[in-house]
Amino acid sequence: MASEDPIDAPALPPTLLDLSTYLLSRIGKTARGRLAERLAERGLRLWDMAVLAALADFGPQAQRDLVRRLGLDPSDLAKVADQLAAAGHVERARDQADRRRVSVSITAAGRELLAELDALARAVQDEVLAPLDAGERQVLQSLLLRVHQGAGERRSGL
Amino acid sequence: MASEDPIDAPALPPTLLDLSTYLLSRIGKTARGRLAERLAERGLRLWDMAVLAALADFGPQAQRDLVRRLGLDPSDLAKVADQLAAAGHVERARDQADRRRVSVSITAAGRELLAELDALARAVQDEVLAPLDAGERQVLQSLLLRVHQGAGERRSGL
DNA sequence: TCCTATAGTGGGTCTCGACCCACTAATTCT
DNA sequence: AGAATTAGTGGGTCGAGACCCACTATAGGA
Repeated sequence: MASEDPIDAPALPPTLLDLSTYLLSRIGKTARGRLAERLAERGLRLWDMAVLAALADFGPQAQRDLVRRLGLDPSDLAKVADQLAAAGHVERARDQADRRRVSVSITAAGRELLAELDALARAVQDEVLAPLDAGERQVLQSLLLRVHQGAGERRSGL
Repeated sequence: MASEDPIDAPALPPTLLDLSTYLLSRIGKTARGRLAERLAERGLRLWDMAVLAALADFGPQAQRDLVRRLGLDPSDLAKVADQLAAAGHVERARDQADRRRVSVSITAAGRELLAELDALARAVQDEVLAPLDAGERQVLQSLLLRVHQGAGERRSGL
């Protein structure tokens, strides 16, 4: 055969494109993937960023609280905290009031890192949302935020 | 300790909530998860639905074309097609023009199934987008569609 | 003091999706 | 005819993420 070039019609079925569910899932995956990719270049995962953000936003906390807040497995958090501590991005100290607890706090280096990661995430965002102008992005952001808050979150999240 | 009840502040870090990237990824995962969950109850996966939709929307095609259109691995498509054929939702026939090809077409039963799955997906959508009214959902859908189309899709998708 | 519950940790397992390789059958080019 | 190419298939691997269990240390109540 010779002339079957015009294949580049990766057009997806309208039946699917018409479902916000589908678009959300697909775009979400892209966003997640690209962000994870960038983080991986630095040897980090999404959870590392989430933990840093939680510490920066809410101050030092016991791992217990991070677990509840972020919805990840205690055992997994221990590992994340380990890595972050080893790299000097967080510090762990026994809580003097209740010595079972380990209070985790972000370090200056951790804050710096977080700032970089945030910038990185925004770069990814610019890529993904390229087709939208500033105003539209704003609208999207607020719609997503409402969806997120309203939704009865189920189980663990990213 | 006694009064630490008001834990239910699973409030996520604003630093993250402020990133559309993050919300997209998180909500997308929820949407995907719930849809997959429902499909699983019927022994189906997302790809099954995608294949059915492609066949319904674009008519009978060689597996080769489905592979290109949907961006999944040829080997994986073979398995999906197998299952769908076994269940009577699609039919496979050697293409008489080029007998290497297997032309896949959707059956009446397949169309019925697809209609059900579509309804199911919309039900999930209602759950996920609960906080938004009809107009807002419309806006969201069109923004997502533009993001999807504009985005230089990378690699395989869901 | 003994008993139960909680915080953290280490070391796994299980499932899924993406991917890859080897192989057959059919086709096309030379 | 012979060589090179393409469609489809079967049988895998690999990595990521969520999850689970057993165990230690500490705390609080009876």
